[in-house]
Amino acid sequence: MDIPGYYPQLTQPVIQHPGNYPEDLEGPSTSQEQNPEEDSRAEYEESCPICGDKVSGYHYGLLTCESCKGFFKRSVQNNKHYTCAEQQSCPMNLAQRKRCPFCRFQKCLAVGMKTEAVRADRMRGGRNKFGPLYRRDRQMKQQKSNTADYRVKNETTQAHCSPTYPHFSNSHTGEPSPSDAFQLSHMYASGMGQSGEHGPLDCSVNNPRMLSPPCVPYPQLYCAFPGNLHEKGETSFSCSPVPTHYPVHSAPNTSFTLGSTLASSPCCARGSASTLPQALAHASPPAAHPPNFLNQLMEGERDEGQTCAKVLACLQREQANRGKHDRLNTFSIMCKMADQTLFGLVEWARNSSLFQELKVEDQMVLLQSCWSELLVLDHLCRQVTYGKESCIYLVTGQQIEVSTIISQAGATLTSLVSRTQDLVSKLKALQFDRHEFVCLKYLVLFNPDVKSVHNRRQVERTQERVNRALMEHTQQSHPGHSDKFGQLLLRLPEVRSISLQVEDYLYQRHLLGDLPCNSLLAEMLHAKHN
DNA sequence: GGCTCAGGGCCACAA
DNA sequence: TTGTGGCCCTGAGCC
Repeated sequence: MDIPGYYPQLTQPVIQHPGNYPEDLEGPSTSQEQNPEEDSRAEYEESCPICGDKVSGYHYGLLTCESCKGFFKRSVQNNKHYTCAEQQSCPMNLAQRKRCPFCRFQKCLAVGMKTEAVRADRMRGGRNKFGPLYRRDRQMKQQKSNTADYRVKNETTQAHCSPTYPHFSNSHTGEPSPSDAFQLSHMYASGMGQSGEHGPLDCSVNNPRMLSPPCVPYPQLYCAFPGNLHEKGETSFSCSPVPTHYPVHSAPNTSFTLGSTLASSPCCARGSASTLPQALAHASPPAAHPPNFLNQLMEGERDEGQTCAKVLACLQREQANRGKHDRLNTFSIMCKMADQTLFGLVEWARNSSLFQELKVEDQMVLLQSCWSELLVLDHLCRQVTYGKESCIYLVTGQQIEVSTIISQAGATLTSLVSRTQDLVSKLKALQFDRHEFVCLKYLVLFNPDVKSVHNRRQVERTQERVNRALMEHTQQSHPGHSDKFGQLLLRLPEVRSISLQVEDYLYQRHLLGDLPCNSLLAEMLHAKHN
């Protein structure tokens, strides 16, 4: 079946591989399953993603402590409605978890606890419907463990092709792994990406071949995938050039490490004219008199036209280097798109003066903590701004019918697409604008709950300032909608939840070897899973 | 049929 | 009085 167009960078491509891929992620466990005793011991040594207390087992969808289990159960069963006396960003740890039930419950939802796992009938005992999910989670941990072992064994002999896997920090605890110090110092000592030279761990594709100008005319693509989406690797990437309105830029730096990306000097050109940014400028109703701080936040906004052009150029270059008989498959194209989008988001953060005030170590842990949420927000904003009803608007400027995707997607992708589209509908109903989008991005980025952040106070202050700016903006731009501010904040747990599902899915595909190893995306996934 | 383990209930304790 | 959290019970699913 021919599918005209790409799939969005967040909801991964609709590729079914019957018999080859566990598209149904809740399928039976494999023989690789760990010894249950060892497994339990290992996972119970983890800390609770909500408060950092000792984990007691899987509760309502993920490993949590007994206390958060009880808290979540009572909250759902008693239909509690909490309020936060502060800025809805209270720190959550063992000592302070009792202080703000609102933020605690929000965090429970944000990390993925499922309200639907609390039984309405209150029946005791038995297994819940998430059993397969827990099994999958264990399987992933086991596979991850195997992958790590394999890497260690092969590090000395395969340095030339080892992917960039800096072992940054645990996604939940935020604690640096033992190898962090080495990895960080190594990455930052390696010229920080400025010269294009990379350390041994930097599996960059920033080589002369890749930096050459595309050998074909630069198109605004209307790409088609004539391959059968159900066949792994057979879906091809072909492009039909059509007149472009986008300016042609020099090849983007595609050095795929967060360290080098963060540390290299700002290079993001701003404000060039194109049709897309102009549309963007008109897409959001300007606030009557937006506060200066909000203007400051808006200054760092990326040029959508450039982002689009970079992604297209990257895809074009990649394909040009491959030749006719070695075309990118759909999933690879999606990964490239997501990777380039992510690269742009890192650049956006790095160019932010507020972000630059933080130490590079803090910048890294913050980005590692929220990269997938930023991707989701980026996707949502694009849908709200450009997306038509029942269509998904891609970063390349194309649209694809949701029904086309769902008709071929597995359970996970269908869930991701429908959850994302639901959220888009809610945001459209709220008349979500560009200023609010930028504020949400900053709120997600400046997360003081990320544990290994050194300058927590500064992160908190920035988050509070952004929070105020968002509140003032919503009051000014929508004076008749007094609850808009709260409604927007209430969307963040869902963004978080979707982003975790995206990460899970990507990691599954990564373990299967589908994800290009020399990508920022793979690096981020590994940083979280290590 | 026994075992596992995740959800529910109980209750001492704290605020 | 209400919320917390540790401990134990229950019972569906699995082997």
